Amino acid sequence: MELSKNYIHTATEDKWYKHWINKRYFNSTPDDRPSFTIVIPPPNVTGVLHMGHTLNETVQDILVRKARMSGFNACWVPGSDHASIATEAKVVQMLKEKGIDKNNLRREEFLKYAFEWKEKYGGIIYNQIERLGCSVDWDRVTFTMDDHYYKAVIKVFVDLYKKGLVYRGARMINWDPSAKTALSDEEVEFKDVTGKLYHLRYFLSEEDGTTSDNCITIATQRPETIMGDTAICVNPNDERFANLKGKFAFVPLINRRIPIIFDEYVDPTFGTGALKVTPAHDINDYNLGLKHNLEVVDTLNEDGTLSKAAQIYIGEDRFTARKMIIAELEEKGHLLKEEEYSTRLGYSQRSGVVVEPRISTQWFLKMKDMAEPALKAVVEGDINIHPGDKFLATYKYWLENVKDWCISRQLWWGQQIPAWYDDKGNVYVAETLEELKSNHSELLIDSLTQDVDVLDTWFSSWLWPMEVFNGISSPTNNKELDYYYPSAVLVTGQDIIFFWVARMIMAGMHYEQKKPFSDVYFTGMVRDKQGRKMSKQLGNSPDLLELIDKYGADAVRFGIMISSPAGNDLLFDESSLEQGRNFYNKLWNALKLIKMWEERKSAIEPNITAESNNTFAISWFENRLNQVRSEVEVMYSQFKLSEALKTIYSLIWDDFCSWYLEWVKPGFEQPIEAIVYNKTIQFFEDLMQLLHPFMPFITEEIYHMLQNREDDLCVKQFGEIKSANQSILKEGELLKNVISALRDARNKNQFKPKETIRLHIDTENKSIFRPIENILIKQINAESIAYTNGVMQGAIIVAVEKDKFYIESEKKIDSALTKDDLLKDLEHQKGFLESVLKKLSNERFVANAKPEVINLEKKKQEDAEARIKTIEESLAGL
RNA sequence: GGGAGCAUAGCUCAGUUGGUUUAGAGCAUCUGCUUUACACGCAGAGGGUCCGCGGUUCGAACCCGUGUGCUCCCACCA
Repeated sequence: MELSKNYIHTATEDKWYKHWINKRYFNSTPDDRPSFTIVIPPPNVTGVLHMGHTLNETVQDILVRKARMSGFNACWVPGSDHASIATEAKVVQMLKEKGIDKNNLRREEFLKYAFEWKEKYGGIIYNQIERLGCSVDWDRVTFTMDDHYYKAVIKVFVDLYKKGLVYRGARMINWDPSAKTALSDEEVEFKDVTGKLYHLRYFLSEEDGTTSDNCITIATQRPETIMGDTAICVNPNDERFANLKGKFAFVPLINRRIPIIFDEYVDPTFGTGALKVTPAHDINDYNLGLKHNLEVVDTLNEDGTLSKAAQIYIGEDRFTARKMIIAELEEKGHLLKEEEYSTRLGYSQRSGVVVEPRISTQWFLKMKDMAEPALKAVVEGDINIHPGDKFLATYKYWLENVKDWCISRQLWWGQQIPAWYDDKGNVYVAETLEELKSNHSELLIDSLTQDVDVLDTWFSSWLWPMEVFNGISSPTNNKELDYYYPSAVLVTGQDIIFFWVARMIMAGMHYEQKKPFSDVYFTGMVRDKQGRKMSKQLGNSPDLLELIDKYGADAVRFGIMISSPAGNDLLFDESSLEQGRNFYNKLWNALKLIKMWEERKSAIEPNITAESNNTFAISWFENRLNQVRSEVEVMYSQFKLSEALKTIYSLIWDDFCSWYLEWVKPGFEQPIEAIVYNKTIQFFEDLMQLLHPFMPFITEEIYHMLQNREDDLCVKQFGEIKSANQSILKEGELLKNVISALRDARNKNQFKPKETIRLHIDTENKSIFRPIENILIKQINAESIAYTNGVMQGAIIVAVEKDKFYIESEKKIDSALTKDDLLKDLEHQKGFLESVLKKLSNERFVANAKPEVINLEKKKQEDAEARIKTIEESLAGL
């Protein structure tokens, strides 16, 4: 069969994925083997996979495939997250484009649209996961709004309510005026911005309530909130304001009379030393208000426009109103000064608008008791975080200072809060209305109304590692949960350590008394070449499917892994995908070479001959393979996947292709020995197995191309790793060094590749060189090899370690070149020897250093001296 | 304001509890090559004050201090 010039990924990837699926290799059911479980961090249904996902899924697939090939019952559960705010926003937008206003829809109608949307777009991510080659169990796809999942979330809410951990109350929360919902603290992102600080003059009130000529100046960033002022606060120790005790001032523009209060909270050195207090719109002011029993005047509507309570500019957006109010304040002489001021503003993670602190009645989860076991699990090492040094402190700090979690959202897309209110405002919490009915016969069920809000998305995803196995909804006799939980490793981005990772640990410890996973592997953020975050606005976020079409999934996986040191950010560059493509093409060509040998099958001789030197080549590569296999094993255990890939890459490209194959390659049209052929095939198969977790498609393809096989590489079990013979490896290194040095000499003396040379070796270890003579001949294009003890006139001298090599040919030699090289080397060696001698002559070194270190230095001395002797002898012969 | 991490070749990074040569790899660069697997290739080469300074030690890229420069997280000063 004629093989294509280059590997064509489009011809194989789809074929093998279908094959694996048909064979049900990725489907898992509990059995006698140990389990290896990974639950996918469920991507948002609305989205497409970006490069960050690609990295995460690739890492997970590598770990799962490796486990599947190493005796584990590997189970990777796929799924997606309903992502309440993000999805609802998209559906609202979609409806708007159709001319439908959400406000005119009933809840049920809206949810129908939302589910339609999910059906339409939710499949995109699954297709991408498939194209990337991910070995997920498609029978286990879970969605956080599936029936059982929905019930689990409700059950947990009710349970935590009964335990007194969930409560309802009016608090100051973060409000998203665009999505018109409450947010948790974690959903607010702070950004540094330059704003303005306005100095405003408030007139004081006379005893009789009329306006005085005197005034007090406050500083504020938010003049549009002055209508909500209910006090002015100064520091009691500030002498400037000592005369204001018991006085009142008037809010400009609306002339409401407000008291002047005294509290040490105010910093006299900041701004004007006087603070306007607006309890409805600032968390500090809110706390001051509670302390001083101030009135709360909420001057904003839920959409961020000014409310009736503001009295003026009603209905104007907060930022528009700000401009108008500044103008009016200036006109009326209240604005004294405006100054540049840099501050931090909170933005909604989802909608991007500036978050408004707002007093609102919401549901909260008490976090302190939940946090303790979660903290312990990580601090005591039951769960290991990679890379640990970076995130352990962050994790610890957050849990030690955790605040209650606002879990209610003013949305429709999500699990509706299972709380009902009677007409007196009493709250009843139950999983279903039926349950409520049976427990409260006195209630007029028909008059109850259910809480209209839904739960935070993360209040569902924190159950993920349990509920994908129905662990919450059907906890008793749940064999799947017993078998698969805890999962092996969680692979995710470091940005959701609080949102998700910490909370999953909390939920796991609370409901299973067991950690949800043993290891957490944080991948870095994927950035572009210049180190910028990937974003739609910059247009620097590539389309995954386009990349796969262009380079193939294997190259995408290779490219993203090769440039992804554990835990560091990854600077994504398409050229690394090219490297991946070049690599699989290299594999393809090695296959072509071996296939050529197969086609000359009749020429394959049964026995190996001593002269061929192939015994050495085979033995060397076998040991090299074992050495690398054990190195890679260690790297897997430390999650150094990028290192592992680099190591395998180099083993294949350098050791296998550049050295081994060249060593055993027969001359043009020459036969190949059967044992060499068979061994080579076996090596190639082993290499494909080693590489398979990283590049599953081409490795499976080559595995089947090498010889007809019934089995598939994807489930082939790794054999035992044998220990490597160090002396053979060392001889291999020597051989490589000799070849390189001789090739370098040829290059420097401008030998044409076809020009042959006669090689003479001056060595005390002929037994090392005898078995590799034929390899040398092939690799440096020599016509003969001889041994010598004397100096050879007119030849190029090359010194490698303790041995001297003479290149003899008809060509006129420029001995100055050789001499320069030797002198340079000599200088280096002498410098080195000097440093070694300096150490050895240092009495304190000899007295303090460990014996093996001293021996090592002595060995270095010997080697350097021998080498200097060799070089000097070589120079003398010139 | 508090905390964490990082700084090694042009770029991205390795460098294991301080001694395996006078620091390595990949990519990029340069030189030569139509060598019948592969130019998506082959062979070879150049390239580093291990951020600065000080200290500990017989010995420091590695440990300590300090300075500088990046990055990230957390925090209610208008």
